[in-house]
Amino acid sequence: MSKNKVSFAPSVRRLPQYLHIIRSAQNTGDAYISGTVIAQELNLEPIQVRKDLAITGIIGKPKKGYPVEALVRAIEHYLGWDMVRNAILVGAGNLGSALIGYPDFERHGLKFLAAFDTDPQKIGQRVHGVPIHGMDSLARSIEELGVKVAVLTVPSPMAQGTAEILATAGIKAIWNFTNIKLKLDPEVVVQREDLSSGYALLSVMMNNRQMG
Amino acid sequence: MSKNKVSFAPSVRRLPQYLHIIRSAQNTGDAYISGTVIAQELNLEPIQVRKDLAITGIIGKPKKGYPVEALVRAIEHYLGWDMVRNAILVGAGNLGSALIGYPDFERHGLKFLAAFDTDPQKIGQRVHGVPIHGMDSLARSIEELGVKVAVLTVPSPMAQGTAEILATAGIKAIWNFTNIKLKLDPEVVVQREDLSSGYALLSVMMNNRQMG
DNA sequence: TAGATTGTTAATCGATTAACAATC
DNA sequence: TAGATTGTTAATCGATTAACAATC
Repeated sequence: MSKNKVSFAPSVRRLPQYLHIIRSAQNTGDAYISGTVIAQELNLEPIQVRKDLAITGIIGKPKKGYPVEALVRAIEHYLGWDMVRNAILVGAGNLGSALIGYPDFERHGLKFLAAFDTDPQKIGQRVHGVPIHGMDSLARSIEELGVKVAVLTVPSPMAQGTAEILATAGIKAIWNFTNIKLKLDPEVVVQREDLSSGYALLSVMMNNRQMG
Repeated sequence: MSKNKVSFAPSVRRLPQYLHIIRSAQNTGDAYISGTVIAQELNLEPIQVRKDLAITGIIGKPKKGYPVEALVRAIEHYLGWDMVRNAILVGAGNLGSALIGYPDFERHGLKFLAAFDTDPQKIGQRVHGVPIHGMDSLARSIEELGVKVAVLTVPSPMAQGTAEILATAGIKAIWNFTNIKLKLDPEVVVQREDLSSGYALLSVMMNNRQMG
C-alpha cells in the first residue's frame, strides 16, 4: 500500500468507472490493462488513473499495465464490494423501486432484506422480490433483522422524521436520496445523493451555450 | 456581478441547497437571511456561503444579510431556473418515472413533452401525464417538437446507441443516468449522474467505521 | 451607537498534473 | 534491446478558509 497522501472522495468516486472498463477488458480476456487505456476510455489523464488505482494497493507492471483479475479484486476489496451488506429500503416509490432493482448494487454486495412504505396498496406486495411492509413495523424490523444500512427514498417532508426512527432503531448508514440535509447523531454515516445539484450543473452548462 | 475568480462546479452544486433553505425562510415571511444562518443549516462555513452566493450577483446588507425575495430570484436566474426548457425522457422505467414526476424539476423549468420506451405495454400509456411513444418515433419526434434536452434512463447496453440517435436528431444536452461514459460530439453537453460513485463513497465510509 | 455581517484580498489546503528515474 | 508504462517526488492549479476593513 502506497504511503503517499492520496486524494480521497474524488478518487473513490472514480473507482467504479474504472471497474466498469476493467470488467469489459476482463470479458475480452485481456490479462493486463494499462492506466493509459483506462484514461483514454474515460477522457482522463493517465497519471490520474495511476494515482487513483494506487489507493487500492494494486501493483502494476511497467510496459504491461495492471493485471486485470488482481485489479478487479483490489478495487472491489478496497470498496468493500466483495462482502454482503444487508440493507432496507424506506419508501417504495418509483425511485426506490429503481434502486432495489438496479443489478449493479446487488452485484456489489448490497442486499435488500425488506422495503417499507406508507401506502396500504403496496404493503404485502413485493418489489423485485423484496417484501414491502408498513412503516409502523420499521423500528421493530430493523432490530429483528439486525440491519445497519438504509436507503431513504421517502417524500422530503417525511425525511427527517423517518431518519430519526432509523437512527434510533440502530441504522448506522443512510443513503439519502431526499433533498433534505438530515440532522442526526454524527456516528450515523450519511451519503446524500442530490439530483438537484446535477440539474443545476446541467442548467448552467446550457446557459453557457446559450441554450433556451 | 463580482469580478473575482470564483469556484465553479462545487459552488453551482451547492446553490440548490441554499435555495431550499432560503425558500423556507421566504415561507416564514423573513425579509432577510444571513449567510451565517444558511451555513449553520447546512453545516458549512459562512464564508463559503457568501462566496457562492456572490456568483449570482446578489448584494447583501451588512448586519442584516441578503434580501430573501431578491436572493431567490438571483439564484433561479443564475441557474436559468426561471425559464421553461422543453425536454424528453428516454427510457420510461422506474427511474425515468421517478424523474418525470419529481416536482422540483418541473418547478424549475424542466418540462417533459414526451417519453419514449421499447416496451409495447407502455407505448400509448402516460407517466405523470406525459405520453409514452415507441423508440422508433424518437428521431422524428425530436425534430417535430424542436426539443433540445433529453433525460437518458435506458438500460446501459442501449445508452451509447440511443445517445447517438438523440445527438443526430438535434438534442444538445443530455442528462445521463446510465453508467456509460457517452462518446459524442463535444458540442453536446452531457451531465452524468453516477449512482455507483455515491455508493462507492458510502461503502468506503462504512469500511472506515468498521461496518460489515 | 455597537456589533453582526458583508465583500475583498491574502493564505492555506487539497487535488491534479508534470517530470522523470526505474523497469519489464 | 528499445520503449511504453509504472510509481514517486515536485510543481501547479483551483477551491476553501482566514483576516479584516467597510457598513448598515
